[in-house]
Amino acid sequence: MTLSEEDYIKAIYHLGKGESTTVSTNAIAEKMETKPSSVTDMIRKLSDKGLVNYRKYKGVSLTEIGIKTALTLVRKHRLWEVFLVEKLDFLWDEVHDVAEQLEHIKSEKLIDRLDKHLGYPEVDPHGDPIPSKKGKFKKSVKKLLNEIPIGATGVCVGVKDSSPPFLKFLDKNRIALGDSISVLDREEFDASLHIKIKGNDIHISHEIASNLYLKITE
Amino acid sequence: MTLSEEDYIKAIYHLGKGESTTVSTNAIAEKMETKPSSVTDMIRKLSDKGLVNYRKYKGVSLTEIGIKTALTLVRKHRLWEVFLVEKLDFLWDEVHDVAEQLEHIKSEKLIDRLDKHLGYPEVDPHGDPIPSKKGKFKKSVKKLLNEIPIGATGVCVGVKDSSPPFLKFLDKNRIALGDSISVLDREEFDASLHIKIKGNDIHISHEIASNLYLKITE
DNA sequence: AATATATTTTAGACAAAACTAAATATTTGT
DNA sequence: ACAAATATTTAGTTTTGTCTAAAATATATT
Repeated sequence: MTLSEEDYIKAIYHLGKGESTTVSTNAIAEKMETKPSSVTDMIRKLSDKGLVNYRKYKGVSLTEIGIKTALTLVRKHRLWEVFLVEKLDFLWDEVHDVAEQLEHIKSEKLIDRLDKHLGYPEVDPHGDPIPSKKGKFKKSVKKLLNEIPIGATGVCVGVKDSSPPFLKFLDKNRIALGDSISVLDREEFDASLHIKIKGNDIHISHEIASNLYLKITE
Repeated sequence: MTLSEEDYIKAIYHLGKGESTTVSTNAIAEKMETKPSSVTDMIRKLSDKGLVNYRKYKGVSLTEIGIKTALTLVRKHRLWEVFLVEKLDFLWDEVHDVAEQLEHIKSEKLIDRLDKHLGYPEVDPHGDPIPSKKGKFKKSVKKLLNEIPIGATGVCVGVKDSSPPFLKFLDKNRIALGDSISVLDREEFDASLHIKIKGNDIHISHEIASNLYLKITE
């Protein structure tokens, strides 16, 4: 597999949302920042190699082998992201480009050892699940903090309200994107929440909780 | 810089033993496992970019910038080797191919952080020196263990006598290639040595010491 | 010094991955 | 249902890095 082939497989995988959905030539071209004609050429090659199903003018989908290949790439990408954040103190939003390069390194042993070194993590710094060596992984969904069951844990991935006062509040309480948050308890009285974040237990209102998106794996 | 260009620069650097020595087209071709005509083409390109000095039929040498580039690559390669051995428990002789891939990853921050994570190592698992960010490094030389001054430390890189009895002795005393050895003391009486290896102090004869090669940086 | 041998370069081709422009399918709007 | 708009493919180039075969230069030998 060449570097370019791998990039196409990953693009098709993400556009198809992980399933073997049919994806259009134009969509791939846009994602890859290339021209549709280049996509057609590459699709042909991938089809010849048995990685995608292709019928002219009808779009592409990944084959079993194609999905397997994509999952391996996603696994590598996300493990490297964990490494960069946990071991090299990168910030969660600085890792993508480097991981994009590292995911192409070819060595099964390297990835196995890296996985072990990191303690077999299940999610990456963005809260997305890391496929196991065999390609298994839990699906993750984005939910508002106030909709999450007691006991669950997720990664903070966004805000609904992005007004300065709200962002200021988050800053003051040391809540940042990429942080892991667990729901400890919910007050019956006002639906306010007790959460654990970076080792601290804090208490936040329902109003706050309903403006914070978390990604949780279930 | 493309992947291929980087490989050529490194090959020229190693063939020229690190100095800006003139290197022949054929030598490069052999090292790169390619044809001399391909080398000529690439040399042209590198010359246009100001990385090498080139006169037709007279061979190539690295320019200042070329040496700088080579040193950065060597630095990256050796830091990754340390990572693989120290953090991922690779054996010293398993790391080359993977490091060969990793050295091409482009991110200054990555290398700086990796360097820090590893505790700013000065030598790689083969005892070769790691250039600093600015390209400075100590030269390393291969010497027999019995020729090394008291107090010095080196990495075991080879044997002079490779007969089964000698190898058996090494095995029994847990001395292996890649091990770091320090000379603690030398007995005046028989020139036997007290050495430290993997935390243990052991005593070996002059005969043994004169058949073990170490690489030391000075 | 002249020739034989070895090394290096040139010229012309090829495969991979991209592009542009033109041709062909498909989908949409009325 | 049919024309217009959109999407996709084809055909023909380009660039990068490689190759082979032939030509040019350098080195070695007598």
